[in-house]
Amino acid sequence: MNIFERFLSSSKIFKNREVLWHSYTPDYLPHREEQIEQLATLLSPILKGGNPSNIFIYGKTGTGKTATVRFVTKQLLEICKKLNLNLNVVYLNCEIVDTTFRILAKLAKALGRDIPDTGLSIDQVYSEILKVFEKRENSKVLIVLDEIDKIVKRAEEALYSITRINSEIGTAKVSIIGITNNLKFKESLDARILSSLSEEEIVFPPYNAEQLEDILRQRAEMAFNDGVIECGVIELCAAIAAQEHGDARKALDLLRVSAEIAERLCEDKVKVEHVRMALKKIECDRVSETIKTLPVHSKILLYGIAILSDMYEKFTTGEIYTVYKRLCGKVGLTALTQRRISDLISELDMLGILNSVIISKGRYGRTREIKLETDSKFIKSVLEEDYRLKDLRSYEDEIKKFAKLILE
DNA sequence: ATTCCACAGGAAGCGACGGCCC
DNA sequence: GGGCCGTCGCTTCCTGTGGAAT
Repeated sequence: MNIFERFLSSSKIFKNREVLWHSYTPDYLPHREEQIEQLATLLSPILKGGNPSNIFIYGKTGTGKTATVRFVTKQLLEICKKLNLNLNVVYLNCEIVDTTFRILAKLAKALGRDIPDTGLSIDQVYSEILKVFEKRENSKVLIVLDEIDKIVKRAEEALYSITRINSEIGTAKVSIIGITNNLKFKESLDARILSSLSEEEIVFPPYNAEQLEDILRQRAEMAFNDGVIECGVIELCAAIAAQEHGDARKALDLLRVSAEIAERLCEDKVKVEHVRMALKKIECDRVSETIKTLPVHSKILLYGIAILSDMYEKFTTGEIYTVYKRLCGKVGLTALTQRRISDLISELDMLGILNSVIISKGRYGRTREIKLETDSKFIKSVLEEDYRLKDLRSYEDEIKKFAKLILE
């Protein structure tokens, strides 16, 4: 038998797996009718040559914000084309495009200007943009700033610049759609920007378990062959995702990975147990993926944390720092300062690899109490894949003795 | 009520880097 | 090829702080 044949025959489960990717925008978004309607209404002035207000969109991850905006702007572009209106929609993900310069540069590029990645000053880029607007009298630009909370601190001036463009140009007009999953984001904004930015607001509530089930059913119908999903699978995926603040993305991932696991096990049905396996797998993949891409010093630091958590449940910044310094000596690297390590610990915390809480031990100071979130053996094994850290395993006992000495 | 530990975390600034400009 | 420019990772110096110990 040809070794590939089983792959051909094993597609008993999937009919079309693409519909489960999160980049896929379906033709119909269940339980978002209201938001689509609101957004369409707010944008409709464009059709008559008017100026839409700036719009602010709130909602946690996986509540369909991006999908809805993509869906509505796509339709808007289609109709503008028909009506011969000049509209540009610039979609920027602020996690990637995260500085004033990069935002303005992207904007200029989208308007057909050739802007180098570095070298120009912000002002130069800004005036390039203004030039484009002077030429194109009737064009409208819609800027979608996804995950706008990622840049607020570093690029408030970018938002300011954009809102300022309008006052400096004539008929052409820029509108902003800001998308954020940080509900507290508004408070941190400068009052001037806030007032011009959030003229209108749309809130995306999290999906509840039932709604998630609807979404999953809709996609499952397109993605799978009939009858391969056992009863309870969709319900479980929906329930798990509902617990995590109604994240549809998570629900879809869960369903997809469950099916992939079932497929790999050569089963012809997706079962509840596959969902449980998928849940574990997704978490492990996430952690190992983030660990692998960490810079060396973070890796060494994490290695130290893994060793310490074999011995103690929780420990402080200072304790880890001494262990970390020791480990640096072993691998022949100069240790970073404690200040930097403190930042690296925060980063690891935000990545969800460890858990840190600031506590006060009274007379004995104020520090962060650190706890590993994931299995230390798993973390160590991932870290040892790095050739620079391979040798650390052999020093483990020595480090443990050393740690014992300073911790007691 | 005061003291004082062991840090947190802000501010400033440095040097390297990549890449444009003329 | 020297002059800028923005960014990044990092250091140095600094002020701030919750609460047990005194």
